[in-house]
Amino acid sequence: MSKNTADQAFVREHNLSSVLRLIHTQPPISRAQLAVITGLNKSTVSSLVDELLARKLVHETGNNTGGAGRPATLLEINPQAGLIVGVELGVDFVSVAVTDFLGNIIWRRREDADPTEDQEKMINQALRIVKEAMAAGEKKNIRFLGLGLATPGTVDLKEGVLIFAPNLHWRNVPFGKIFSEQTKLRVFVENDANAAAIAEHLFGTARQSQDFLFVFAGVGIGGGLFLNGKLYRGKNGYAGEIGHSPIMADPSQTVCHCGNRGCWETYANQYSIIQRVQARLEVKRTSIIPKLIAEQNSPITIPLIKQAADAGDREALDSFTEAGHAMGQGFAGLINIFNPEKIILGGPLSIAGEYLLPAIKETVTRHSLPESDQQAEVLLSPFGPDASLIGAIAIVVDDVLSKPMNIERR
Amino acid sequence: MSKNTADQAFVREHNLSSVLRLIHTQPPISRAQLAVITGLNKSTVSSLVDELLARKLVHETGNNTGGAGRPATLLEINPQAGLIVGVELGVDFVSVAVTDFLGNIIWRRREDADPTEDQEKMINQALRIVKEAMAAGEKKNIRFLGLGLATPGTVDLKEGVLIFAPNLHWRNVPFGKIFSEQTKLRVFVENDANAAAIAEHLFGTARQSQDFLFVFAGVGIGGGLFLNGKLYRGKNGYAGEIGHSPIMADPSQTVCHCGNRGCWETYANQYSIIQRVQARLEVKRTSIIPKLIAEQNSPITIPLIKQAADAGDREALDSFTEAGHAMGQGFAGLINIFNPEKIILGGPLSIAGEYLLPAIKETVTRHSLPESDQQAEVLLSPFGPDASLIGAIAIVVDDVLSKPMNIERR
DNA sequence: AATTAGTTTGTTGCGGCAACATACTAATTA
DNA sequence: TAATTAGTATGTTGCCGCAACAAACTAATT
Repeated sequence: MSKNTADQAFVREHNLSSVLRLIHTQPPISRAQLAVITGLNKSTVSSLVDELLARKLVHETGNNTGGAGRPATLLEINPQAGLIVGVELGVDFVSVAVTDFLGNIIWRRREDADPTEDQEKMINQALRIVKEAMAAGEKKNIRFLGLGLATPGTVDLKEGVLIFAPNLHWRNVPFGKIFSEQTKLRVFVENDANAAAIAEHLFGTARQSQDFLFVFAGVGIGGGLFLNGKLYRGKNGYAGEIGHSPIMADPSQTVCHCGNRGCWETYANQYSIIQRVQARLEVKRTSIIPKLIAEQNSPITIPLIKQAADAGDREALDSFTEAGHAMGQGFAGLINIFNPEKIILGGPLSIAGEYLLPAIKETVTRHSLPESDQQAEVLLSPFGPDASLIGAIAIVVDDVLSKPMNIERR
Repeated sequence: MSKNTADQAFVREHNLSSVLRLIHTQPPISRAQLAVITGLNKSTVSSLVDELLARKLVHETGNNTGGAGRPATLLEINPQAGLIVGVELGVDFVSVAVTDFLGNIIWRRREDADPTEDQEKMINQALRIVKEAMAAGEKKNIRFLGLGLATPGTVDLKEGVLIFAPNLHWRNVPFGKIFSEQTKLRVFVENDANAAAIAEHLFGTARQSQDFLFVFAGVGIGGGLFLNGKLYRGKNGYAGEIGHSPIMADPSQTVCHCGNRGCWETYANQYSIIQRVQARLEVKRTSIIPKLIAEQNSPITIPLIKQAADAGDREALDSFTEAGHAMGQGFAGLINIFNPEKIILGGPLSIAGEYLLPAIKETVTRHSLPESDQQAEVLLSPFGPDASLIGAIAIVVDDVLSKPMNIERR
């Protein structure tokens, strides 16, 4: 049975996690404040804090003097609690980072990968970088808390298996087994958009939010759904395919790679913006974009269009605004369905966030239901294109915060 | 603080609830089987069962002989555990039912209500029927476990206040206070679509499902989102407005009452079907619908169109099929977003479910993403137009199953 | 400067309680 | 009678709550 019952160990674990999360969210904080906030007895809090101290997950950091009475001993997360390795597998790159327990990056590297090469080669490339990363980390002489891996596709969390990634054409890859054998670390595998959502919850703009959506915009549009204080994955991990709402059934529209017509993402993904620009360039010749293309000997890309927009190019700016409106329509639908606190835009397209966001917000306001308390904040991810890499770190941190008992005393 | 910590009382409550829910879901069942399924110790299960017996929530029911060894004493829910009053407030009717703890209806009545009358009058009408219902129930000489009320609009669950119901033009109605003062019962207030979803989870077609959607189709299209094993309500209770996905922004389309154009519900609600029929009648004259209208001296309604469909009327059948395809497009989008186990169609429109469902399923298959394990079952609610009334009962039952300690021993 | 009162923090020891382990009794089949 | 399975009784473990207490400070007064 899937552990649906509770016992004393559960109580201890749960309260330990509550206290640790509070120290993580509101540092520095005293035992007395923890007792007030949690409703636990002072003595219980002391005992729990001792447990966390013994595991070196938190440490005492000076006294809070000022008011009357005995000064409080303040607690905060111990960044030296351990190191974490994060791996992001993209369609055409591998990114690896090492951070401390607070998510501060200590080492990182990103390498291009050839998606036409076979699977084993790309995995070996990732393993090689990870080993370098660990060698760099080991100099610090701190234990490793685990390795997180973010990948496109659906994932079996428990087994650490990538079930299916359409973009990579991969099926049933046992990342958990492979990486734990090679690194001897605890390995956590998660979908990239979900990982990014957890990053926002732990380190980003959704630290207090129970209900928010992370929209991952790039080649397609995917989503991480954070609902009722946890990730929602659906029956078998496919939840969050928000880009394929097929309602726009107008048959004159572009055919989506999913085989249907009128999918939201065909109006608001990377390629749609490039198309908009191309269409405009055929008519108008005042744009600086052709010059940039020639100078950089590059095809039209989002970074290039952004560069043009930065320089005030009208065609670039208008293309982003158009795409922003299309994106906003999808956002408005999501707001009506989910009534979230926030929607956070991330992924490759978010590098143009400053140009997309005003149009998105305008359309959202126009299209979502009018009740004022129903409005959701629309935000840009602070992690930009690194959201999933930070997410890979975050899933390890989150596991430690959830189950501090798993970390050994020493 | 919102009780984020656990103690021994929590453990007891939680395990008691687990055991009770198992007896509810898989009756009849023995203590030994409960111990195996829950993983709890046999002696613990015995103690928990004693607690439930003392509260008369379950009872022993014969022995399971057959195999070797001592025969098991089987347990099941005690229908006589108590009576429940359910109230559904519709836009133009009030429905009240009394059931036993298993949801078997003992008494029921439905009265039309005049939505143009003022609020107080409608509430008094409801209270009058509730008092009759309770008088009928009291003859049984069993305690009442509580009263559930399902209403359109958003609800503050804790306070039992209807925050806002656009269809009724009501704001801030303290149903909880009013009904508990008048009946001396514990009162639970819930949104109608959410209540219906809980009914499906407890009594209907979603008994085993952790992730499913209830689609309430009538004047509009609303949804109850059951995710991660519980209802999802969003930031402030507005979640589930699935009918207003504004993606179909084609400006030639009908303006939705929400002020936008192209909302899903304008293509698939009651009125859209009536419109389809009207448009067809202007062209074709072979339909029997005009005859039915004349005979019954009634405007075109869904029941009337269904009557025509039952008689094989082509225009009626084709109208339902068309609407079913529109509905299916929305379903497909929901399946992509939520990856649910099931989508259940209920509400007034579901009386025509047999004609809508084939078209819905066809469109769903065509429009949702192809992975086979991503498919969701599309089902008709077994409660038809009574889904929310049963839901009002279900929210009380669910509370008892969640917190059996609240029910007194005797 | 010394003293006293008052306040807040954190610890200690004890009691209550829930689940668990173990050893038992009960009721049946072979 | 032996084997098997169901359920009960007893004692143990471990967690939290409670209340008293020690510690460390500020503030006011002498």
